[in-house]
Amino acid sequence: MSQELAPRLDPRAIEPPRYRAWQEGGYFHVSADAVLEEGREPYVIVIPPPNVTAVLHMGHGLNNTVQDVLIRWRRMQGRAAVWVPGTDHAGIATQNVVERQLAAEGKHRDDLGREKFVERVWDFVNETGPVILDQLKAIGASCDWGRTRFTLDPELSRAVREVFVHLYEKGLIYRGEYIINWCPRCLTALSNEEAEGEETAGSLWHFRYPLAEEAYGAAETAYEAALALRAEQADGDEAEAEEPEAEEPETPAPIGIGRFDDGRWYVTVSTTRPETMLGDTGVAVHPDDERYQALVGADIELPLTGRRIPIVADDYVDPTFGSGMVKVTPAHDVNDFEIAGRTGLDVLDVMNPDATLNDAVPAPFRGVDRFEARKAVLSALEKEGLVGGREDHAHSVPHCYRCGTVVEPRLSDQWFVKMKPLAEPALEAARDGSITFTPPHWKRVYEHWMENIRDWCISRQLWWGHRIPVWYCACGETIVAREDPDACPKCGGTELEQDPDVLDTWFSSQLWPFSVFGWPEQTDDLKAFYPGHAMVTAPEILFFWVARMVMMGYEFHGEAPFSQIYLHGTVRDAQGRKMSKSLGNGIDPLEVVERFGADAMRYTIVSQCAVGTDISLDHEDVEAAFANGRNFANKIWNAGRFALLSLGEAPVRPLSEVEGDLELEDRWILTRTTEAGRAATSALERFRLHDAAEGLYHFFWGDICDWYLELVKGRLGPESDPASREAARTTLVTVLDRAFRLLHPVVPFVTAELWSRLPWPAGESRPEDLIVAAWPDGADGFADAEAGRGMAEVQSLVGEVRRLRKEYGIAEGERITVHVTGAGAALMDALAAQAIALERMARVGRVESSAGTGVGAHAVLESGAELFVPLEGVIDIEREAGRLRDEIDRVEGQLEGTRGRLANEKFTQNAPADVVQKERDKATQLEEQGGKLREKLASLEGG
RNA sequence: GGGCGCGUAGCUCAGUUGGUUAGAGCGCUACGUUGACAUCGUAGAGGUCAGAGGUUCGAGUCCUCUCGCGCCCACCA
Repeated sequence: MSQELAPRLDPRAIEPPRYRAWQEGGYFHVSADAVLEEGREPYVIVIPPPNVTAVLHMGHGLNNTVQDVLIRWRRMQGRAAVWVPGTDHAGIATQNVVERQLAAEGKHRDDLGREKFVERVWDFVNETGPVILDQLKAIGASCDWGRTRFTLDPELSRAVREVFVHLYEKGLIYRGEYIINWCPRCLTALSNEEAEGEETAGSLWHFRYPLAEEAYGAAETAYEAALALRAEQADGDEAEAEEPEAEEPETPAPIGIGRFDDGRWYVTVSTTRPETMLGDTGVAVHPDDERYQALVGADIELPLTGRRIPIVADDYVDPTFGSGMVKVTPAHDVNDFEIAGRTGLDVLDVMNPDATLNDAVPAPFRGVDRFEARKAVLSALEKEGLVGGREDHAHSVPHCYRCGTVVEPRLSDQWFVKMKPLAEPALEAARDGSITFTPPHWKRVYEHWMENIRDWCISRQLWWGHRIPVWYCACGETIVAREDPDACPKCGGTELEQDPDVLDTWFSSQLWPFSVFGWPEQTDDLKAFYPGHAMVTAPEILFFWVARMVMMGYEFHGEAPFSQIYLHGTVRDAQGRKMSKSLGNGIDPLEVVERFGADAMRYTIVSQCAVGTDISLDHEDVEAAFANGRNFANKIWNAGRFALLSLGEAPVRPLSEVEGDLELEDRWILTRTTEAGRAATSALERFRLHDAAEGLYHFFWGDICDWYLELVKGRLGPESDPASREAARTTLVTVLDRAFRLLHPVVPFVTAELWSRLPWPAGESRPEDLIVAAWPDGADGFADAEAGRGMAEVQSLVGEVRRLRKEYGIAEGERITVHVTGAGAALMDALAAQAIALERMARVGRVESSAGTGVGAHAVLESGAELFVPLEGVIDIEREAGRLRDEIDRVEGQLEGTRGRLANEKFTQNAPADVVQKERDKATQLEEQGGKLREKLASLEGG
């Protein structure tokens, strides 16, 4: 080749131009015609759209590398492979970012007003939105960029409207007052999924609520009942205690009724949120609880409020927890709200949207922050002697998934999606295998969620997002419409007010697999590319996104939006912590690309990407973390460079013309190439990217570089036999062509660069670019099992000679003579043909086919061939004898195990025939090997 | 409280339906620069597969328990 290739791969020199060439060549784009007109089979992946505000991190690096490997592989298979890119408007996250910007300017969104604020967000998004997609280009992502979508694009917004109205008309979207998760910082409702429980060490306080005076009689009755129950239980416990294995008696059921020193009666209730007592409208007991039946219907004088609240009976109450009496705060607890619904208790909202207490509470607590109120209520109750105790209590406290603030359950008027009917087909899809999960255990997680699905609160009190398509007329009419209405259909009034809320961000992203193709229009793209195939994402958004996409797929298309769900792991640091901005333990993929190249990053990631496991990368030593990938890319580069230089400019002949001249190593490496193609294909089909990458790594480095290139070096020069030379050149070109194709999905740049310079067999058509070269799946490749056995002999001989050389410290430069006997003719021929290679690889100067005499090192190969290396004066006979004895011990140890198995009838009868046969062959081989070793030892000791 | 997963070499992890002598990368040791590559080559050290019991002719692999770690779900106040 006339063009100089640097001895080191410089990714910065080859990657950007290569990527540009692909883009300009239009290789990432596939039109609907390819499917609809040309009949090509589609393969579709839609990207999990990153937030517009996001900056590329290693998680994106992993996610998108995986998708790109799959897309490139399928593209090479000839599929109409489309990877649709885009971004998500990310309602809360984006609004928060812009609000922070405003705050830095000393402003609040109210200062701007809705319209101006949204404009401002658009400005921000237009500026930063494309950044992350551009960053994806640096890692080699072969997205169909012309199809880039944003969840707030007009077309996608139309899809949102269509879905909302459809579901509303079907009765699956409704509005109502329910307890929702309220974030007092973001000032919006959240879905259940957006409120993340966090285990917290809190307190459980016990309060004494005074009973109303007219209930004292009932209290006495109840108290007696409770005492009687306790006595009964004590008897029971004693009876049990007589049994030898009886465990410690349980603590007796507590009595939640008591008297103050002044004789007034009270009941005990417990809470982790004392401030909510101001909103209590009742106390509940279990209807079958013998202790408290007499009290049902009695009144309590709720402290601090002057209100009287009743004691009610409800099944929800667990009699074994605490006192068995529960304070009921219907406006601030889901369960309490339900109790109120069943028992008719009042619902008293005591908290404002910003989580300060409102006018419904007594003066001293009004307008107070909820956590301040907690302290105030506690101290007030303590002052009145109403706090019966406190204990440590670990429990899960929900936090806002965007800002981390403790979420407040609060009664609120919101829009919901009724999920049960939507979940049914999506659940069935997992059960009947219409959708598959990799790794498979996620199927159960998905099913569990679907089986226990709850309605989805979709309205958000934000300004950034899809406005809810609902209008209210002064006449009381509610209009839900696909198009903005001009007038009220009922009264004709034009004073319509649109619902101020926007939709949960996930409401639009759940439509992504079809909204990106223009739905609800019946576009050609939709016909060609929907449904898609693989969904590649992280398990964190299985419920947020994946599950909902499946539901929408069934609701609007009657089938799943993709058939395979591949959930990859999380990127972690060396300590196993998830990489995150706040921990500062992240690695910037762009820095990795800049320093080591996209290929290095991709290989490092993919080779670690075993199914079901996380990926760990040391952020404190980025160089070490990516060394493997960098070294491999460089190895490919240098092997290619050497081959190109050795091949020269002369035309290469097609394989069919040189087949008769192929040598052992040619036939072997061609066979290995076929096998490598098969293995890689099988691995990729099962999402075993790690297996594919590692298999190809060892094929390229181990087989091609360490063996084939070394063996073939001597044949490529001008002084070698022309027929052998041409066979070698053709083989080398063929093998590298296939190897570059196989490696291309994982390391696209270095392979494409080298491939483009590869000479091509005369008369054979050449694909225009590696990116669209046919995938060599190995189905019809070269196969010669005999060559494999022959090469194994050569390799074991070289290995043995190398070991002996090291063992006896023979200088690197010193050539030795090797005597080989008892080997097959094929090996001897190969050895004769490989004199130059043997010289280079093991410093073998000469191979003699005689036993050899005198002092030297002895060895027996697995194949039974005997090796003798004359080393007069170099080796110590005692030491050599010791080495042989060790060797004999090793062989006999193995032989013993093998014989033991063969002597066992149960083994020979039960084990598969091939396993038994292998064992027999092994025994024969070991016996032969051992015999020869003993002979050698005897002759050594005798001589 | 329920469910799931993990524990294999100094480190990070592979190990498909149980079947010869358990692998890789990085790290480590020794030697090696006559032209593909020192981001390299050759050789080597290093593992009672967390522990105990069980099933089996045979267990890293299947079952039970224990210990240690992690994740998800959940309305015990």
